[in-house]
Amino acid sequence: MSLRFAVLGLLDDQPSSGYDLLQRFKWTLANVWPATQSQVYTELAKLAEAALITVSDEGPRGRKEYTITAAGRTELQRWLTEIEPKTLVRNEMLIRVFFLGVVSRADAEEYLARVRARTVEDRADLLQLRDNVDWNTKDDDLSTYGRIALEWGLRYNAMNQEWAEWAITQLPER
Amino acid sequence: MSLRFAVLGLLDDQPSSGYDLLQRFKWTLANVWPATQSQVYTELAKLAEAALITVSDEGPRGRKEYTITAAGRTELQRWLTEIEPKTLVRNEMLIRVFFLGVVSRADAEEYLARVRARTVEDRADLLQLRDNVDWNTKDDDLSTYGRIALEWGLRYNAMNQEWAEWAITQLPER
DNA sequence: TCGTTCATGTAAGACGTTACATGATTGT
DNA sequence: ACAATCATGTAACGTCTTACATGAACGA
Repeated sequence: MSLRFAVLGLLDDQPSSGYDLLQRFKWTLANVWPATQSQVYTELAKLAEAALITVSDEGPRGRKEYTITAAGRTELQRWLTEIEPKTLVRNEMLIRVFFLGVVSRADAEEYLARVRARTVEDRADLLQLRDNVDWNTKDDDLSTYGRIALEWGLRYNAMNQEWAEWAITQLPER
Repeated sequence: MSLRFAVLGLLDDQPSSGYDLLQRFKWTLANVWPATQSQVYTELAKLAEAALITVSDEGPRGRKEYTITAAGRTELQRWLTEIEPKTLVRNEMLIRVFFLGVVSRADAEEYLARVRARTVEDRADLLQLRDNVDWNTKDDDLSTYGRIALEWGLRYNAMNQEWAEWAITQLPER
């Protein structure tokens, strides 16, 4: 359901084709709500069907540019203010932690070390994103709130790194 | 796919019926990998079919107790050491942040305040979990690693709370 | 002319949610 | 007797992933 609003939100910022949206996803929402090419095109068709967006332009190679409608913007606002976000966390990294007792201590430690290494890499990616995007010249809402979301990512990674380091110290002797 | 291993991991710790597993899920994995009743029973059937678990006992009301097999334990270890966990984060709370520009400043602030309030509640739940479970008398692996995972949850909530408070200070005047 | 990028769409299958459906056993 | 708990299973539907399929336009 969130993908629907992610698409709607990006279109509210600026009319785009499916192809455009996929590029924009990469730089903005990929770390928060990944979506495949297949999904985006299917969602666009459904949104158009529901009249929350319309084809506003057609270009070469069958390109279709979509624009959000008034009904679409209303829906987007309703989603933001009235629909309580589910807090559910599905964490593939953390679920493995529960069962580290079934492997050797060495393997458990290696696992946590890899987790730590990953957070360092992810953090580097986010920092690069922060430095590559020219936030100053863009003072639109998406940039403002994108920066706030990016800060969440940086803090999340820092937290994970610290936790992984601490967790290694907590491993039982066995 | 992870649910499969969550079930396997719990059965490795101790033979259980589907009903038992659902109770145990509530106290352990619910915050990391939620599962419904429907899903658990379906997964048990599939795991038994694949001979990774077997029915080790039958009780009243059609109760079936499952036990992990040697093949099952091997699979579990393989998953832990060889399968790289996907780092993908799907975050319903954070995706909304990107689009807070489409609602009023007051609504945006209210949204972030609610996020903050939620983290406080969630943290309280985790603290209660920590205090209700008697970790000292249980020195098995699941308890050890469960404690480490719980610490992640506490840090995660603390981080979210601090971030939400900071985010409110970053809202544009408009 | 040839490789890359642009551009859209469909299909099969896995996973997850919600709802439906049923009934035995236990404790008060 | 009656409510709560124990206990299992299926079906429909929605979402997500992976793969397949196709081709136009652009730039070197």
